[in-house]
Amino acid sequence: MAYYDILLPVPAGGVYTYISHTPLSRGQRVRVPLASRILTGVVLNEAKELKDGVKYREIAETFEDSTLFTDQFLKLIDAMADYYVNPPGLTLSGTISKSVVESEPCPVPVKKLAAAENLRLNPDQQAVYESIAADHGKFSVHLIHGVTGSGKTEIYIELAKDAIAAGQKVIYLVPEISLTPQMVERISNRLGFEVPSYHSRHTPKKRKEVFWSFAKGEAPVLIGARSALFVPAENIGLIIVDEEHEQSYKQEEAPSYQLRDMAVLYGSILGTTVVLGSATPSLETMHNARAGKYRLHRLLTRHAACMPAMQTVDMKSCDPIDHIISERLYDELSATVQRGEQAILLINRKGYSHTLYCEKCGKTIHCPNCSVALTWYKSRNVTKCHYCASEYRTPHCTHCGSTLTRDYGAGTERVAEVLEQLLGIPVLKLDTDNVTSQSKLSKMLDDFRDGKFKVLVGTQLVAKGLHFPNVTLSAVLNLDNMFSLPDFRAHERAFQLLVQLSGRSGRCEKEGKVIIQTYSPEMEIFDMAMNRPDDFYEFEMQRREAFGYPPVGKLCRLVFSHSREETVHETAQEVKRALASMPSALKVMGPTQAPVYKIRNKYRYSILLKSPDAALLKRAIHLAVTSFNKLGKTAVIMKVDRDPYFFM
DNA sequence: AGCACGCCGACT
DNA sequence: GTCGGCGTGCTC
Repeated sequence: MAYYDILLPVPAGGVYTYISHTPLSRGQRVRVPLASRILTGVVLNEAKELKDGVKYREIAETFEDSTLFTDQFLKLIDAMADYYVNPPGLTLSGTISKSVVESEPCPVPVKKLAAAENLRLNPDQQAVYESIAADHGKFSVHLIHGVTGSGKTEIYIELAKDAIAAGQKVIYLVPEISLTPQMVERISNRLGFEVPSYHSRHTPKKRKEVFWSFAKGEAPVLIGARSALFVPAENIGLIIVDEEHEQSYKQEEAPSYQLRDMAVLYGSILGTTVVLGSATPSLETMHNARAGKYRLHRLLTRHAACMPAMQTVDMKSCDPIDHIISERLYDELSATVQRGEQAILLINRKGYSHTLYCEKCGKTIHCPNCSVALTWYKSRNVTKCHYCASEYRTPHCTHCGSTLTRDYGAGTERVAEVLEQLLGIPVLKLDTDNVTSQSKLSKMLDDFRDGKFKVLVGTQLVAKGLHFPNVTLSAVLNLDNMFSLPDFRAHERAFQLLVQLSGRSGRCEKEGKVIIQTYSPEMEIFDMAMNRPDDFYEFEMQRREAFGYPPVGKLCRLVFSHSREETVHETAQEVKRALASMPSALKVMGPTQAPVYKIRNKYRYSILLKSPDAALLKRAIHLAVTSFNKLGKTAVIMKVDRDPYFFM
């Protein structure tokens, strides 16, 4: 008989000790009783010490299969919990889904494809490939900074082939797997077998099959979004993070984490190669590359076509059609369509309009549960809250009940409507609200590729990695509103968006054009995106240094929420008071009402911690967490968001 | 997270 | 008089 520490997916704490009559090994799955339920957990180790006054219970059941979780995987969970100052139980439950952990092994055989396509790397690609391959078998992080179309994927594939040949497994991370069925197909063809992909839009059965095929089966490669990093497997030899700058790698829901950073952390635990790739690397990653922590490789040539011509249109000095589309853009659009080519238009707003207001009382129409304006979807005649997802039939005023409403500003629906009238052709709309399923999205993208639509209007989704050979015009209708968000990364995001968008047009033989409509064409960011992208890093770093923002300083955001406003405010104040004992180098800002100060009827206050170094920040977070726990206000939630990306 | 325990308002 | 609201606290 022995005692074992078991990690359970419970948000508070997570490590409990149980009695076992048979010897257990680290990483094994077990079923144990906790209070009145039975949970599946992971064996960590034999208990080092026993506590007085605890009546230990017995393990209920062990699983037939051998160890699932590797030692390194458990070390990753531990290191994540430590870095983000979250309980390990929360970290575990936030990384592996319960249904998958509890499932019986069901790996499926790898489907071989017709002879793998072979492709020769060009000399630039070859040099980068060889340089990275030379580090194989030890921990090293590489950044491939390559313009769109420079062929980063081919390098990933060659590196993956080497790892497979050495009997190792490869994790290939992409930001939006749902957008990339074409990419999965392409990679599969190159590797000569069907590469399984792992993402939330799969059915539960499919998810389990993919999980087990990589964890215990013969699949040597797994492509997936965030969750793919957390499929435990023996002998992982390479981790690829494509489009490393993408903000969707940041998980917002507790336990929040930055997946790119976790990939690097995992690489250091595994002692393996991590490859990050982007045409527009994040400031954090560039900073690490400049500091010598990551090795920087540059790919500057675009093999198929030269970069498109980019230009701004000053919206102040023209009279845009319906306040949406400048003559200039309209002319380019119709010329593009007449040539039988295609265009992608980006508008930063979902739904029909920007804001709905009441004609009777003049107030903006808000969500009853959240402090945000409702978005009107004209096509379905509903208003919707983007925070709590509630929908209301027939727009009506939330203050006086009147159904007399007016709207202003344009969203994807309105832009599509205006364009359909102007051009007399159907326009394809793409945003996260009308893309409800994987198959629907695939069909929409296929329709566009086949030329059934000449014009695609969408939110930021459209700037991300889509590849359409016939697109020669892309345009941003308005992104000025990005700069008014409370977000120190606004410039970085705008720059990345513009450069990525320019990569969408004219990817093949045809010449491409990019048009940016703006009320502030004088802003330096436009000139940099258009003419001197290499200057952006220095430019932005100056601003970050001046304000002590990342990657120079380190941030942590504490978000408090509760149904009573005074309770949240008081709790946040108490935590702030506790932080007063920290050295003055640690800046404590707030508590202030969060920009969206109410979500689902919970009031929100936030404190921002800013520190010149990571160690001091961590001490401060620990102090905040312990003093918050001491308050014992379990109804108030404090979310710890280290290295925050969203400030709403 | 669940789930039980515990102390205050509108019902058979 | 009880049912049930959800605030609070614990689970090896």
